Amino acid sequence: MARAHGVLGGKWTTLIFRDLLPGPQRYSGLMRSLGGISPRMLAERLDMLEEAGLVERRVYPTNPPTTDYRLTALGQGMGPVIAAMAAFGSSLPPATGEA
Amino acid sequence: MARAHGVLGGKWTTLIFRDLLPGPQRYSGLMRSLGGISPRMLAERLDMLEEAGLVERRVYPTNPPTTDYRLTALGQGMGPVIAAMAAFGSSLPPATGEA
DNA sequence: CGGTATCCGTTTGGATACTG
DNA sequence: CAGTATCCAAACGGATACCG
Repeated sequence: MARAHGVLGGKWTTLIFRDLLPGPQRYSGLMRSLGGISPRMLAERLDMLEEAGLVERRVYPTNPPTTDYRLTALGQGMGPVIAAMAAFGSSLPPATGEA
Repeated sequence: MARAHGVLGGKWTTLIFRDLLPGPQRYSGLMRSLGGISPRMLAERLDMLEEAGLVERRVYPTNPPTTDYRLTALGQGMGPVIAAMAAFGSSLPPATGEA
């Protein structure tokens, strides 16, 4: 088995979805909004999600070049999952509140 | 850091919820329905979920003693999350189908 | 800006054997 | 039946430095 879990595994994956759901984000934007992720982990997770067909990476030939990431149609399907997780998270007492 | 993620982390946790959602299950029943989990992991995850107040363990003084596990009211709140994940899972192509 | 490369600690998880 | 104990491998993840 290449990876132990599927696309929902890992500490950061759902947070990346949450941040991409409203619309495209740049790499540096994600770094900021995710708060504390290392560049290595962010690149690795984005790679994984792109290979899974859930996220699309676009490079613009501006100067300097810019990049952004957005959810594919398939990736948008995570919306209800994130919403349900957020609702569940708020239903928990503070001590266990981190889903 | 005691544990990196919260109650949704780990490969098996959501599967345990899925199997407990319909009603109480015995330890051996979970072993069977989870297919491939090791006894160590199952015990560890159940412990974690019990400490988080999402699962309740009941021991019956029969002979031999039996045990079962059920979701608490709090744990039932995972229902919509599991449902959303199942829906998302079915929307994925087979190759990426494991959520 | 958008990443890679390297190093290393921590956590997760599988296999197996064993026990009350 | 319902777990524990032990060992080990792999994945996850943080820090930091560096590059086109």
